[in-house]
Amino acid sequence: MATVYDVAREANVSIATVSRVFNDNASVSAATREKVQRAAAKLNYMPHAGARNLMTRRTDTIGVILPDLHGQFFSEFVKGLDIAARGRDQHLLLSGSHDDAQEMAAALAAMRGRVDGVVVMSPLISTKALRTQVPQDMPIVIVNGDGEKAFCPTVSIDNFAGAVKMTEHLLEQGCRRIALISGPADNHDAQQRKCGYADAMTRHGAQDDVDIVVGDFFEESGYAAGLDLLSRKSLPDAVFASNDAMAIGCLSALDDHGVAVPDDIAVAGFDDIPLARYVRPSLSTVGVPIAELGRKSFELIRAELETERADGYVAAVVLSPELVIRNSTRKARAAANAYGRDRDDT
Amino acid sequence: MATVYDVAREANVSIATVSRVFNDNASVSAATREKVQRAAAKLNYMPHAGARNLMTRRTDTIGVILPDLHGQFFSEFVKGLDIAARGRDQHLLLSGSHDDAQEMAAALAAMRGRVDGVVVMSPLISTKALRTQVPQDMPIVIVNGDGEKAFCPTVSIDNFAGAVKMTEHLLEQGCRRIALISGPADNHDAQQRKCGYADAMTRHGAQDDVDIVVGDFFEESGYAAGLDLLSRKSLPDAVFASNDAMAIGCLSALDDHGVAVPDDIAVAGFDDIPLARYVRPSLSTVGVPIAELGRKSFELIRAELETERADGYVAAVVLSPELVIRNSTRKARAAANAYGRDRDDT
DNA sequence: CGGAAGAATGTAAGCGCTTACATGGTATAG
DNA sequence: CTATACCATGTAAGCGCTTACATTCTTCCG
Repeated sequence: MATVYDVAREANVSIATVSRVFNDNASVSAATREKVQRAAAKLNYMPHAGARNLMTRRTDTIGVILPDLHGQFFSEFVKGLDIAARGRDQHLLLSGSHDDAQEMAAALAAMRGRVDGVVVMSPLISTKALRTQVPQDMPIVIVNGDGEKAFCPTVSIDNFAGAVKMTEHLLEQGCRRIALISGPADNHDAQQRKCGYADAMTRHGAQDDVDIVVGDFFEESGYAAGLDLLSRKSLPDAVFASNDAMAIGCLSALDDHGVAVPDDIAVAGFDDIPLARYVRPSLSTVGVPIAELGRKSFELIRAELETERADGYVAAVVLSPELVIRNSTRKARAAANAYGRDRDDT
Repeated sequence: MATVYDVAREANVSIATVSRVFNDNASVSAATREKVQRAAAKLNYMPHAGARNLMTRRTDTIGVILPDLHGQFFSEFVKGLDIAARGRDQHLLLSGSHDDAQEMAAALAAMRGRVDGVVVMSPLISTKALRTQVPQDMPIVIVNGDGEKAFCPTVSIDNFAGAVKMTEHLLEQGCRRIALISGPADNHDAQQRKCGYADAMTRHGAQDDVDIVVGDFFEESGYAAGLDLLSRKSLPDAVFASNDAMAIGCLSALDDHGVAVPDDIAVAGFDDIPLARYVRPSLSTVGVPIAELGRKSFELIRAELETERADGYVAAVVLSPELVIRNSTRKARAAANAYGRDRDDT
């Protein structure tokens, strides 16, 4: 592969001139510029980004460190990041499927010299632990952290508020006995959602009807939770699954046993994955702006890189989820338009 | 941030020794090794990958160039790649959402010096066009190309065979009038699936029942196609959607109009996205090993990098999809186990 | 017509590392 | 005790670029 030297020789100029042409900010006469460009084209020269990075001390790439996430979330998040990155001519260095703090630290270390900063999503590792493991001067943004005051910018979803909204919606529908299918105990999102549910129940005087079935965010556990509920003496009025995957699993269990949703029992999820509207009955859920989460993280990390942060101030963006009401919680089923598409109430 | 020089000074050794310790292949006495490690720890030193890359002429990262793909596919593919990459201590430089050849070329050029090789997925750009745009010495693997004999290794899905299998399955179920919801005309996968369908219909003497409704791979178009079919004088026996998203859209349209699947009409998809088993009725589809596609592309690109290729030989891996029969095509519905989960026939 | 100013280009240092080669020191054999 | 070998370490070049500074060549004014 050709280097600046080859191009310089071919064009009869110095390497500095070649470099100038390829960074078109310096003064180069039109004639030489042309000469260099022709030489470069002839030799099929393209700048070596790695070498350039070394001199300029920027890589124009952002590292992304992710836990082992399930389909939709991963996809949407990375997509949000990717689109934002491309808009600013930045690259994304991806490292996914980390499920413990040590692995993440290793991934982080390996990124030094490859990226300008990193976006770390870690529902498992604590913000504090992260601080000690990050190369000191590496800008970092935490996504969905543990909610503690962080040493760096954070962006997160207001899981608590989302869970409150959904619980209140179910109460408004006349449901009283609302069961929650929880997520993994070590997952912050899951815990916050649980708290939101418990809080709303309590505030509306339904604390005695709090009923929690343990799940793990996978469809299977939603199905199992559904079976659990079916085995009770009497079915609750509603089930609120901590994520859509489990809600869908639960829907399957109910359907398999001939229980009608929402007439016999209402079902709600959390996340609003694209297919939530396509299951039958279409699933009411809490819409989490995942792609937005990705976009926002990118913006924060770029801001971190480009501007000198006012001392002590760190951004903490909180994205609010919104209720998306579909058929699975519409107690007055007749009201649903039988011949139209689902209409989202968003 | 500390460099080798800082560590060398702190440990009272030369930079070469520091380097040796961090590449633990050379001979360094246990005592000095320890000394260096302590100094490095004290200064919180971590090697600058960029600088190392420059010398070693390898980046341990693979570029990934993707078109603008929809959720599940993107996610699964990148995940397959990512897991394979992490297993070999390699990184992934991602660049997605390219929808024309020029953009892809630019992305490719920007990767020179950042990656050791690239995996390009491009259902749009022709293999030939790609050849001229790739930096000459940049190893490349094409995923799901146009099927032409390529200048580089390729890995693809046998869409034709998959469509034949599903069409034959539907015929076996006693369906005769099978409609196809096609994908975008400029998409190779879509075209191959269409051909497989047409071929199977013809070989089984059903060529007169070939019936194609145009779709675009999005759920919406599946819904529209469903409405189109509903407006006919008589409903076909089956609908074969070129992907699951459209099949699910179609299912919604049929459900909205009270048409029973599979009793009134069978519905089949293609891809086997995770939620295919959770829609009701669960969707029969053609299982495409997407993560496997990612894994395989990674392996091919690494092989390309590590081994001298025998002259003229280029690998062309073709992954075979498999039928996944669920309830949406089971004409004898009673046979389905009413109380168990869906059982996949895989 | 001399010289200052400015535009265009060249020279060379250096980004943080690896590695071929040189050097010194110690053990082993003759 | 000297020669040989070998192990541990140091020296320095260089990966492909960018950029501060030096140099040359015009231009233009007094």
